[in-house]
Amino acid sequence: MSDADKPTLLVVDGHSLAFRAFYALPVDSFTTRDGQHTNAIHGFLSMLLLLLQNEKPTHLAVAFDISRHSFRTREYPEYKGTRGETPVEFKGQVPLLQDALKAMGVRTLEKEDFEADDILATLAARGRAEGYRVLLVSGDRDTIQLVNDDVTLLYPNTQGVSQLKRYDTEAVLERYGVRPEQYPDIAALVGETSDNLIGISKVGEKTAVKWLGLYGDLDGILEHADEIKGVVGQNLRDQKENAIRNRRLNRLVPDVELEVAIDELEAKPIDIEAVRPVFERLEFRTLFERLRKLAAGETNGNGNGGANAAAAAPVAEQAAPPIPTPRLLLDEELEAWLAKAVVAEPAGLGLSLEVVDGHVIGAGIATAAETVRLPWQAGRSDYAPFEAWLASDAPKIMTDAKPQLEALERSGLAVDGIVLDTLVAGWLARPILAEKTLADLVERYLGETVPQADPSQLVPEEGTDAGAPEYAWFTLRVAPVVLRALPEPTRTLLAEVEMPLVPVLAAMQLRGVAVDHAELAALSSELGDRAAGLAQLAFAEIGREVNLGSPKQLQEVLFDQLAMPKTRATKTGYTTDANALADLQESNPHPFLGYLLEHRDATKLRQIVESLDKSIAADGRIHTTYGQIGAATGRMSSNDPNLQNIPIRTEDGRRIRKAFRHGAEFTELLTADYSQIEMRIMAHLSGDPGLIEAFNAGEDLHRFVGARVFSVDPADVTPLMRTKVKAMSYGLAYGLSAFGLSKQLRIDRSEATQLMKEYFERFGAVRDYLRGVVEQAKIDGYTETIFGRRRPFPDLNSPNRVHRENAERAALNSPIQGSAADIMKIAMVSVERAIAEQGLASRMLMTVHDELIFEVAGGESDALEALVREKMANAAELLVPLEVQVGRGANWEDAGH
DNA sequence: TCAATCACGTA
DNA sequence: CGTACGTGATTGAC
Repeated sequence: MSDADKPTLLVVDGHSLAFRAFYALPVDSFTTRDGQHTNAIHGFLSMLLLLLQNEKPTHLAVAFDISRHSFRTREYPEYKGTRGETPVEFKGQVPLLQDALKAMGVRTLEKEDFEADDILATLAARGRAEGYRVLLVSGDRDTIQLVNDDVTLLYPNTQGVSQLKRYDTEAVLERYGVRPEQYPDIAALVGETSDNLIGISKVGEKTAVKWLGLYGDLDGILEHADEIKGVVGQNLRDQKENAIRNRRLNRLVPDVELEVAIDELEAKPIDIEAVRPVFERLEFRTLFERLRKLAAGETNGNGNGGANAAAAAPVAEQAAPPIPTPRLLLDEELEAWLAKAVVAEPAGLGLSLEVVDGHVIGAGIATAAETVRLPWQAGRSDYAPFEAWLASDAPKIMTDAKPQLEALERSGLAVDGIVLDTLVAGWLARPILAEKTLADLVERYLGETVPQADPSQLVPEEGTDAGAPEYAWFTLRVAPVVLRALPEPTRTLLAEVEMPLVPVLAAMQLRGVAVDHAELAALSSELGDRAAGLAQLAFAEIGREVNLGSPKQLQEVLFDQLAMPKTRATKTGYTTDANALADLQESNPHPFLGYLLEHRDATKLRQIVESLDKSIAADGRIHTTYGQIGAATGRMSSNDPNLQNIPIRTEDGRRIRKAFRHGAEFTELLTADYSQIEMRIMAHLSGDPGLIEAFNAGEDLHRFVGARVFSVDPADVTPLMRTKVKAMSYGLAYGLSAFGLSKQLRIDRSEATQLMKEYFERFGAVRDYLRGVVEQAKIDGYTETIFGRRRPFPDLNSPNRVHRENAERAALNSPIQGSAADIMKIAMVSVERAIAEQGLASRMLMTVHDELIFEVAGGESDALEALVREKMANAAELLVPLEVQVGRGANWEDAGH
């Protein structure tokens, strides 16, 4: 029987190959939209498909280790002891890989107390005896010993798992200079770092091979140990136990009891429909396609038959199309091109603006096949067709549209029809780890690279880096791929909320908010004086000057000099935060603590004032930048400067808000905020009858809840009872523990526990809901808001308790905070629209999570208030009403309430 | 110069 | 041992 006639048995060491793949492939590029890492699975399956294609095995199995423990670790506990903790990102992929293999009809094998390589050894021995040609795939060098005339080892090179080096007897001889069965002797002498097996000092491969040539095998070498001269000889005699132990451990077991016979491992035709759901869940589109073609090829070939039937060329990833060279078009040519292009791309053209100093100087427009570049200047007629297209509702696809929309507005260009912002879509698909640039998106979704100017090159070579046309082109191409990654409910959210919000936020940024410089300056210097005075008082108490802003120096003062009890530990010492200082003040009263606390307040406030003052633009207004993407829950953020953390709790803080004014052409500011929106959402999501009644009763929420919890009449709820219940209610949505509650309220643990117990007894549905959110998220891998916004939680099943519990609290909070964000975004879009429709001159300026701030034009106060109340209250239909509180005044403080 | 850490403001 | 952000000062490594 010639080799070619023999059936082929392929046996893969699953763990070692998957582990190689794990480190070979970037995890960022292989994560599902749920946050599940898949790089090891992808790499493994990709390699397996290549093997099936090229080797056409008739019999097939994948062997796994059950755990890190085997008879070897029992015998020698240090075995493989140098290997670090297996990363959880890898561990989680193994069961999924096994599922995928099962779906493909591939048999997986594992055996308690043995390693996968022992299974390989056993199958190799049996296969050989039964007349098979055996192919082993393993990343463990110990398997070299299994190679013989019938057994070939495929060993991954350092590049990864796609390239496998083929070791038959000759290749082993060539590479190691010994026959395969001698290899374990070499390994025993040299040692194997990755297995934590120490060999003989100063003995490397060269020496070991030489000795083997002289004495045949390890036993022979040891017998003649006395004849070996020099330091290595002495080392051998001193450390021969190492070599003997290593040899015992690296001998693979060729007769593991397995539950299968080899003929049961026969490769079955792949049932592609069984594989589909598994691969879809893993988001392996290309792999699925490869597998489908492979399966089809096998069927055509009718089993193992026709030599060429299954010899299909390896299916390469589709090559990236070349980037079109932009054309410069004007006037009629541009008009004609645009007319053709809008027909060619009914979903929209790619658009990217060239912006310098906040103004448009040019644009790039793309279809799938062509790109156009055009410079732009205000007041020139050449660009009329472009301006007409821009202002029309013809669909346009952009990446990071907001700043470009701002620039268009500044440049006096009207724009409409922005149907998709790929960056926003990418964020919805993956709200954590979101891609931050077009290049990131292209890399992830197309597997291509956007050409970048070499940053080390001062004058970039003309045409090497991507300009507006290229950005437009990549944007257009990446768009459908990103969209496909969006689950259905998020597509609606994108189309109806996030995309309409983009121009609204751009307009708000452009408008800015008027801030009184003189007032801020005065406040800053006053706070500066106060801080300086407090610092002197503090220094007097301790008899020296320290930097009160340095936690490190404060620790010396507090814990060394003043010998105060240690506070909560931080990474670098002990905390000196306000809470801890207040605790210290109670247990070890000292004037220094009071001065320090006051000093902190003053400097913190001054810092905020200073940064606001610096941010006032030439128009006397502060123009923040809203972050539409980036907050995992769906909230917006504000930066440069952050207008969402302006103080309000203290009197001094409120003075900052007084500096926020209406502009000269306006008469006042109007603020509108949702009252207790998160609690209302909790009532809605939990359907708790008590909580729903509380809101429908229209009574003070905390009084109502307090009456229930403490079993008294609402009229008899004391302020203390109300405070406790209020803290409890708010804490609920954050996963507050009895410990945290007791700390916050400064009450006993037992009292806090009791309070929580009473609370949940009265509002049981709330507890059930919160519990259910986490349970469901553990199953789904993500949470969902009322409007279908998803947030993945890969850590929910983490074996690390801290990570897991953090994830649990975040998961608990996410639907609540996220739904509130959804509602606010919906309200903003509809308020902005209504203001335009009613032709009001008043404008929306700011958003602070549950609050909107408007600048009111003369005579529009009542109309605006009515409009805002109506649109905000009707932004969502919940089981409880959405209540809106409105205030007006000359400044933000007076308009608040 | 840069990143990590701490602290702290808001919802 | 309460979620979500952004900012600034200090510190220590580079």
